[in-house]
Amino acid sequence: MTAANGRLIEGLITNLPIFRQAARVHLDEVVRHARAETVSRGAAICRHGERMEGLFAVAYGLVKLALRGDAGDEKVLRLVGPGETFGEAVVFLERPCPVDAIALADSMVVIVPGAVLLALIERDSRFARGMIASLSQRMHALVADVESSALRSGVQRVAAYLESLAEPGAAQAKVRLPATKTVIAARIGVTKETFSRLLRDLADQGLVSVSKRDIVLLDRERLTALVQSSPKPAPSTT
Amino acid sequence: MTAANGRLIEGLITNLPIFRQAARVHLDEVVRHARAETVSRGAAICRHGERMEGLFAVAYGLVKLALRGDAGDEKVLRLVGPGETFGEAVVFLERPCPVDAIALADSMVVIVPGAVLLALIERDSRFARGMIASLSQRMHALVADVESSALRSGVQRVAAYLESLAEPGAAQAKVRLPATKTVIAARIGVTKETFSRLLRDLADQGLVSVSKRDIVLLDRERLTALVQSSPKPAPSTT
DNA sequence: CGATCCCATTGATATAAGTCAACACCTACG
DNA sequence: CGTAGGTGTTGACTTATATCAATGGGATCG
Repeated sequence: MTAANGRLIEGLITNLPIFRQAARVHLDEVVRHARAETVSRGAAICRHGERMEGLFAVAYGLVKLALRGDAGDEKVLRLVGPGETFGEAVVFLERPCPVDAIALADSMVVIVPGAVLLALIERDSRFARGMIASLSQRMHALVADVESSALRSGVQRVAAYLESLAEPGAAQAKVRLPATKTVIAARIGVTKETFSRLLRDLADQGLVSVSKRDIVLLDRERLTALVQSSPKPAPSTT
Repeated sequence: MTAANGRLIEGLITNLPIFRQAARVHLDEVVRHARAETVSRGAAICRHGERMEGLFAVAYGLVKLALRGDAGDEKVLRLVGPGETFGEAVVFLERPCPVDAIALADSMVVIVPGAVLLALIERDSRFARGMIASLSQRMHALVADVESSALRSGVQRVAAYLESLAEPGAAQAKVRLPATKTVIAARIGVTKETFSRLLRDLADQGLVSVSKRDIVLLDRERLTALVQSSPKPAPSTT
């Protein structure tokens, strides 16, 4: 491991939400056992069914966590960017990885072996608490996703997703899709074709303006209204 | 609190997976602060948006965790039976409950205040580990659910669900739906009408035999084969 | 014992979203 | 600079599943 690598790992890990509450001494221990790895665009960090080596933190680049069907279709669960982590829920169980982790760009990930985390839980209760909070948040996000795909229509999911990319507050906002439209479509839960059409529909209604991956949310009020209104003609108040 | 209640609470809690690893002394503490509550069929234990009082354990009865859309539709996330718990992911965040928890039968739940759990995490690292493992398992289950509804067809989901109710191994098995078909349908992610039709299809193919809530899995081999085969004509090997 | 409610089934019809296929880009690379 | 591979758009068509509506049990209860 190079010295530069060492500093990079340390900087990344100390700023990770999971380790935020952990004692300094313990963090040094974590850093000592962590190792960095670079993966080039398109390469798999971990494939469905394989054993997970530990917790992964993205230093730079972008990683896609996805499920793949027997046909060619795939469902993207999460896009993991710099400063984010994945694999928490897997290292603590003796089960194989349930998803594919693919680098969407040349990336660097830092790997913290599971054993280190287990030891840390024993020694540092604040870290344990942080890990629990982290897992809980991840669960909430997943539940929100299930809610979205189970009881919202395609347009609504697209609108909600675009909104989620923007900071709340302003009446307008410009956002940039973090990946190709094909990937985003799989994230939202539609095919690339319908995504394209839905995006055009929103543009036709003057709600957004699309140019490549850059999208301007022209009327966020109507956009969020779209999300909350019922997909089907609302059954008058009961 | 009656003495009978006290013993019931103790018996329930000591057998909960989450507390399995915790030290005896700490468990006594938990039991002291827990309280039992009975809810009658149809009543809400906790509604979407409300504050969660703590961790819930079902002593007897059946509880439905569900999301509801603006229209009348709902998605059932989980059916929680005796000896199972819910609310882990909520107590550790300051967020309101994301789901509705409704008793499907006259039930008794034991409530462990969040503060007690937080304290326990500090004192007992084995409990912390148990909680983390529990959350991880819950996540895996959820991911499996997402996988199911995202890239499997209706029949496949039904077949998979029926299989999940049976102990693995035997060539045949008889299972009983834990709730009304309407609820099971919402759990699987189809309407009650399509559930009915799909069930009949399976029966017509000689895969199952249905009589009220009792279902006999006649040919589990073909049933599981159905689940794994691709929903669309498989694109020949590439 | 009839009335009522809830649950399930079935048929007819509607529709959102997927599929198939063609084409237009754009970037990259030899 | 022309060819090629990944990406996105658009159109015509198909289909799984929802929706609407009607009916038939069981239960439960006064």
